[in-house]
Amino acid sequence: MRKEKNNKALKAIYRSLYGHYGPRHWWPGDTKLEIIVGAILTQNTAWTNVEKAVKNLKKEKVLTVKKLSSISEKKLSRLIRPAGYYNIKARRIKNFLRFLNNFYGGNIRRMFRTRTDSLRNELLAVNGIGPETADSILLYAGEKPVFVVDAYTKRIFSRHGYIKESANYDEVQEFFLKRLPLNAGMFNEFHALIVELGKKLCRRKKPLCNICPIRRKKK
DNA sequence: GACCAGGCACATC
DNA sequence: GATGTGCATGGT
Repeated sequence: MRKEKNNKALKAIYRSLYGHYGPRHWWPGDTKLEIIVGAILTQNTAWTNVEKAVKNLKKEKVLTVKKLSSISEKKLSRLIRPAGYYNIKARRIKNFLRFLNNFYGGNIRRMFRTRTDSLRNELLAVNGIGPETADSILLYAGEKPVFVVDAYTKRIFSRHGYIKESANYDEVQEFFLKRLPLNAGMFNEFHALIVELGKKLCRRKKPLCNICPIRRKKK
């Protein structure tokens, strides 16, 4: 009963957000590689900063698997500097490229021919790719029906009482997967709409914003 | 100046 | 297994 109620509520939330904001046309990026690189660059970082970094990569004409693989990590980190955490992100992009070259001959389309659950595990084994980055890659670059969970998803849906505040990534993802049809196009929009809502109305980590209905913790 | 951003790995207890 | 910390630029 409870689940059925949540099921309807989730779909209503999706329809409402879609009706209000319209299609988000995600992921912003011209190629699959750009989407993957963007997914790493945006880790805990504002997208406007990622755009600056991607612009640098395009300007240097290095946004190809071959070029990115051949330039030095130091040069890469210099180009992506505006995205923050540039040393660690350069290493993470290089880690992904080594994985792609070693296992799939540097061919992204070939990589996405692997079964989604297997590929997800392979991506998670790459140092620097965690669950959100892996799922973003699968959904937005691979067009696989994978639900992406992010900080906004947890914040919004826990404050509205749908999930526990302490829920981990897999638990939140399961909440949505159990209640929504497996549809890559809808997952794409839903995540993008949640981010849109979060950026506009649920930006503060603390204290709770005025519109969040959730009860504060009792002291 | 404080806070936040489309996380993740690693150390420590 | 939970909790804390480093990574860093740029916008509000």
